Amino acid sequence: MIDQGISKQTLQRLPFYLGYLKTLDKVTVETVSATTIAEALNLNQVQVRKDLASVCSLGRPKIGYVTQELICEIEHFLGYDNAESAVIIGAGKLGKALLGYRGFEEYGLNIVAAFDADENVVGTEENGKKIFPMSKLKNLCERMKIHIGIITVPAEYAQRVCDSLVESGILAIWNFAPVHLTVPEHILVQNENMASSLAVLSKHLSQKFSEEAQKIG
Amino acid sequence: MIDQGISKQTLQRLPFYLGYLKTLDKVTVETVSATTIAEALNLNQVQVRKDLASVCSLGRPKIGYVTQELICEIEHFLGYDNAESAVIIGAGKLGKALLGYRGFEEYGLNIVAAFDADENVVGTEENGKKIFPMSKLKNLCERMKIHIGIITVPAEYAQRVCDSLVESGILAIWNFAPVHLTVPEHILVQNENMASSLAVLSKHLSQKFSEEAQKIG
DNA sequence: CGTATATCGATATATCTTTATCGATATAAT
DNA sequence: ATTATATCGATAAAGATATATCGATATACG
Ligand SMILES: NC(=O)c1ccc[n+]([C@@H]2O[C@H](COP(=O)([O-])OP(=O)(O)OC[C@H]3O[C@@H](n4cnc5c(N)ncnc54)[C@H](O)[C@@H]3O)[C@@H](O)[C@H]2O)c1
Ligand SMILES: NC(=O)c1ccc[n+]([C@@H]2O[C@H](COP(=O)([O-])OP(=O)(O)OC[C@H]3O[C@@H](n4cnc5c(N)ncnc54)[C@H](O)[C@@H]3O)[C@@H](O)[C@H]2O)c1
Repeated sequence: MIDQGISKQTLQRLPFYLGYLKTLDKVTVETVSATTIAEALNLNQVQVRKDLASVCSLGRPKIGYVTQELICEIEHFLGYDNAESAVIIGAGKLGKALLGYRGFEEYGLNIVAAFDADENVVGTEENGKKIFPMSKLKNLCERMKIHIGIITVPAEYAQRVCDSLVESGILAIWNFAPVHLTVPEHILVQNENMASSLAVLSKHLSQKFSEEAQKIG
Repeated sequence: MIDQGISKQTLQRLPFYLGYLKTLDKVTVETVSATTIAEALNLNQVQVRKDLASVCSLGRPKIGYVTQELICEIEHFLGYDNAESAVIIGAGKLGKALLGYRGFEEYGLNIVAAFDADENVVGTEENGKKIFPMSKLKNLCERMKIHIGIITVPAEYAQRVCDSLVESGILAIWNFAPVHLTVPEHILVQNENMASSLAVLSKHLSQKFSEEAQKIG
């Protein structure tokens, strides 16, 4: 593998490249240049070249990269060809939406089951995936060698659930609850914090409006 | 306002500070230091101080910040006291989960309605919020002065929907579809790209495993 | 064949972000 | 009153990320 020390920003851009490449007609667009990708995604062309360099074999001057090869290499780098299994904790509105989403399989994530504390939810299914009681969590994770846990319980229970996941041998946590989770050093928490996204949106608007006001006033 | 040129990273951390501050008992914890916050959220204390400096009035040596004041100032800075209205396009699994989520009100976001192309969905409600046909989008956005659009349609329709939103006077877009959207310069797109999050999780795991393998082999 | 051009990779520069250091100050303890 | 300590803000240093520049190279075309 060529990885070793790829930057987080680069890593997060790779799925965008992949998405774009997949929209191309593989028959007519046999090769693609960093310039083209950069223009389509509104990025700097040098950045695209650097990002690709950390993932793929060589591009050729005047030609660019072979589209199909590039797709394969990015997919391989991101582990899409080697799916990881995950469990969801909290089969509420959001948890069920995630459980029912087919897209994750394409990204190398296989959600195998959900767990919930609510007896009324336990025993039901969503998208063919069973919802188990919390008491079964540890056993199932260990037995199925599951390393990713997805937290979609209310914020006040998230730390407790997080601890159970760590206890069950989970190594990476995808946290949708709007709280900071405290974990041992070797565990990774990736927050999908919507409040952070909202902060960006809302600041953009308030700045826009204060600019307007200044122009007028 | 003290804003003007706050970094995106800082902006995204503010909700974390706020969340932490709100867990504190306002009676017993009248003041709080950057050191304490940093420890609780696993951040560098200088970073916390710098972040707070761009939002709030002075902290006092040996004392820290007045908890209640800090909460108010961050909330004000993030515009939580001055809610923005938004619409959702695509009332599918994810769209409905977002529609049904109460938490957004707390973050100064008021989702007023959803729109969908599917006749079977149009006319129904979710959490007391109506789902309208796409034909009503422009009129409603203009009439209600809505500036935020949330995209939860399948990826292949996202660009088209995005164009309609821009056409309807939207200034900021929160995009949940896994594609890059092309917009005029003055419009902000904030991607909630789950594939990017997954890339980070998955790389963490594969690195972990290759380290293990190296130790053993 | 020679020249123009698109594109690459590498290296250098600029910008943004985080972390470290230091003097100042408010409180508490001696 | 003096000293110790927690904390602040400001500034400096380090680290990460993005952008600009430049020589090299593969193709196309005259
Ligand atoms: N719904 C959304 O659109 C949305 C958006 C952003 C963030 N979130 C966050 O995602 C989380 C879930 O939101 P939701 O709207 O799905 O809530 P929800 O109330 O619909 O679902 C929560 C589920 O978690 C279960 N649960 C509660 N405590 C548990 C525990 N200790 N162990 C196991 N299961 C437990 C409940 O039984 C319920 O089924 C919340 O933290 C919320 O802030 C949700
Ligand atoms: N469900 C998830 O958990 C999840 C997770 C990550 C990303 N996403 C992304 O969010 C988006 C929605 O996912 P979903 O699972 O809710 O899908 P879904 O199929 O359940 O819902 C999509 C909705 O959009 C509507 N729609 C389709 N084309 C439209 C158009 N042109 N104009 C207006 N409405 C239109 C459909 O009628 C449907 O109601 C997708 O892009 C998906 O990739 C979903």
